Amino acid sequence: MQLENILPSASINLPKTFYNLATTDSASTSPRPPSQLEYQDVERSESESTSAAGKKYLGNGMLGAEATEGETGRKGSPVLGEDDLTISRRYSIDDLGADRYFLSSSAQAGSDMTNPCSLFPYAGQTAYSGSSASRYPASLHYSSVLPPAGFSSSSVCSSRGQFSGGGYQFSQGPGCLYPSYPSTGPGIGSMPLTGGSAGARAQVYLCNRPLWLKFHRHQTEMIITKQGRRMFPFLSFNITGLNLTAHYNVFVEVILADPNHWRFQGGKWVTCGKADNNMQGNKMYVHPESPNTGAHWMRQEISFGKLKLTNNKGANNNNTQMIVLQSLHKYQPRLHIVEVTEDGVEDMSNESRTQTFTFPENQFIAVTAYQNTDITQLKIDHNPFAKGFRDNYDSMYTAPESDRLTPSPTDSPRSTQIVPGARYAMQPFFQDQFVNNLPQNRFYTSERAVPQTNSLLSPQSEDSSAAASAQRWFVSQQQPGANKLDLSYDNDYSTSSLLSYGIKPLSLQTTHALGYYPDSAFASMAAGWGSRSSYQRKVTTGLPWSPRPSPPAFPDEQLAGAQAKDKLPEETSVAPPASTWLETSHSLKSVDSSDYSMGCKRRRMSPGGSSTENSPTIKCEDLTADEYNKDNPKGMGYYAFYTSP
DNA sequence: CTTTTCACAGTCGCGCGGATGGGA
DNA sequence: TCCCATCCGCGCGACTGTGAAAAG
Repeated sequence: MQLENILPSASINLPKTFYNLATTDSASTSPRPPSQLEYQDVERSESESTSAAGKKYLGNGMLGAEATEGETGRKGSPVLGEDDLTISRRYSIDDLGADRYFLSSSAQAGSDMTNPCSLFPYAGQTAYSGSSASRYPASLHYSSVLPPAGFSSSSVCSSRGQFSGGGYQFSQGPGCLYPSYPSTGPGIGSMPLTGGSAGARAQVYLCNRPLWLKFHRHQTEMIITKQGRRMFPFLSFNITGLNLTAHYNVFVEVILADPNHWRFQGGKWVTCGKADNNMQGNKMYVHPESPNTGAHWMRQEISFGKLKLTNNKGANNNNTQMIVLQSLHKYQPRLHIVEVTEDGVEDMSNESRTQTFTFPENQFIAVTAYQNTDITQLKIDHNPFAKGFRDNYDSMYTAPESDRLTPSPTDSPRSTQIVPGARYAMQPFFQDQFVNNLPQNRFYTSERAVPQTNSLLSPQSEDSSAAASAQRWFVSQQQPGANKLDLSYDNDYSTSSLLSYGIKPLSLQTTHALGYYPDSAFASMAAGWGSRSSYQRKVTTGLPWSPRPSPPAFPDEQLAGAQAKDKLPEETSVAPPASTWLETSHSLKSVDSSDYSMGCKRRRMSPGGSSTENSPTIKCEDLTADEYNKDNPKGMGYYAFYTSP
């Protein structure tokens, strides 16, 4: 079971189909620099990245017409068009962030709310036309689960026959793919396997998608260094639909997302010339647990937290943990799942055992130094390793109980949901809630452009809203029965999952967890750090350890739950199985609603003119009260957030 | 001027060893 | 008394973004 036997030994081939599609799409995709904190542009940015991807996002026939429109309007046109008007109009909802896809008109909305990994077990693949790109809503709503990239529905079952014969194409060149959403694949997140898999379909769910989306809105940047830098957010997936006993290699490949060289100018990312396609170096990262059984992969979250990005070309051969990238190029990570023999050797006799999954929100620009200060702030806010750069970190986590129990819109929200003494233990668990309620003075006040008071959209009120949300979310855990969140307590899965991030003072199980990789999908979603660590050295309680629910159960559950909930109002559609992750949804809701406030806040000044200078204030204050209310739990109602627009 | 590199301070998990407590 | 498990503290090292200097 040596990794050398797996990669890069040319034992795995990428589908030729993929490349063909990629090339095609690259020609039709016009790069357009997203701007930060300009919500229309942000929207467009997302829609841009998802427009091409929309082809594979199209898991819902209802979105077909819109998809066509979107693609047409976007291609080659950086100018705001009709699309953008639409986008602008629905911004207040769209920008609600990761949860937006909960709003899907499909039956999945409800179930997805409950899932830590934004699961979308799309059953209906038939709507996956692949010919017309879904437009923004589709992609956002459905991108949590993507189909295997590069596989057309017709090629899925014979993909190997279309593979290039030379094994993995680690480097770019002919294998350089852009854009990254070439798929005209079949059902979202699923792909039929033939042969030994006997029709098994893998579904992959991006676990920390909300966090990815937050970064994606500002155009994610990833630092690359000589010694290698970890990604943040890192890639974390849940996989279902694998053959329990079959063996698989799981690995990530990072490919060029577009043919352009990028630079950060005037607070925006703009293209400048052609990308260097000839960059040599390793582009693959094999999950250290490869190969392993389908049961293993499905048992828990698959995290790539140790994946490192480097610009050191010399690191390609001797460091399999590093992926060599080029600065100022846009990249798209892809997940590959390859069925192999028990000893890790790919069965060359079967050509249909490679599945590829692409999540557009994982796209990023490699940089040697952060360009966009919004990204920097997001990293600081969310990355546990960057805690040292958070202002007033201590005060955030040690606020008096009175504060956390009685949040006031006029008070600093920072302490509203924090249990004293739980600073370290609880942090991964609630991190996202916290970071969205950071004290105002953690910002560079002198650079803030948005007034802190008076405005309906003032950071204060927004923070308070977020705090209120978070608080409610948090308190419910201590007060079962307070609201529907407690449903999770009736569920072993949720309990254990929650407890995996337990609060020491509450004598809950903790995930010390290799620390950096809290062991739970929940945590990774909440904090962006997830992994499969099983370190329980300091666990003192006897609660059963269950890092994940029984994998085979939740897709179906999810599906069933989703279908059932389809008939229910969002507000009351939380069925017990799905409610397992209700906390998560709420946390996400908080996160993403406060996302908006983050966008309105003035962060740090970008050297070349922060993106925030371009409009955030205007955007924020231009919003109507109604629009704001959509984002404000106190206005429209907390759960109304999930109702379809 | 832009991009890259490097040293730095800060956080925190990991691993080690010692202390402690319970049971044989 | 011995053994084992657990707890605790400490130091190391991994990791982060910062900011200045170097390189192109």
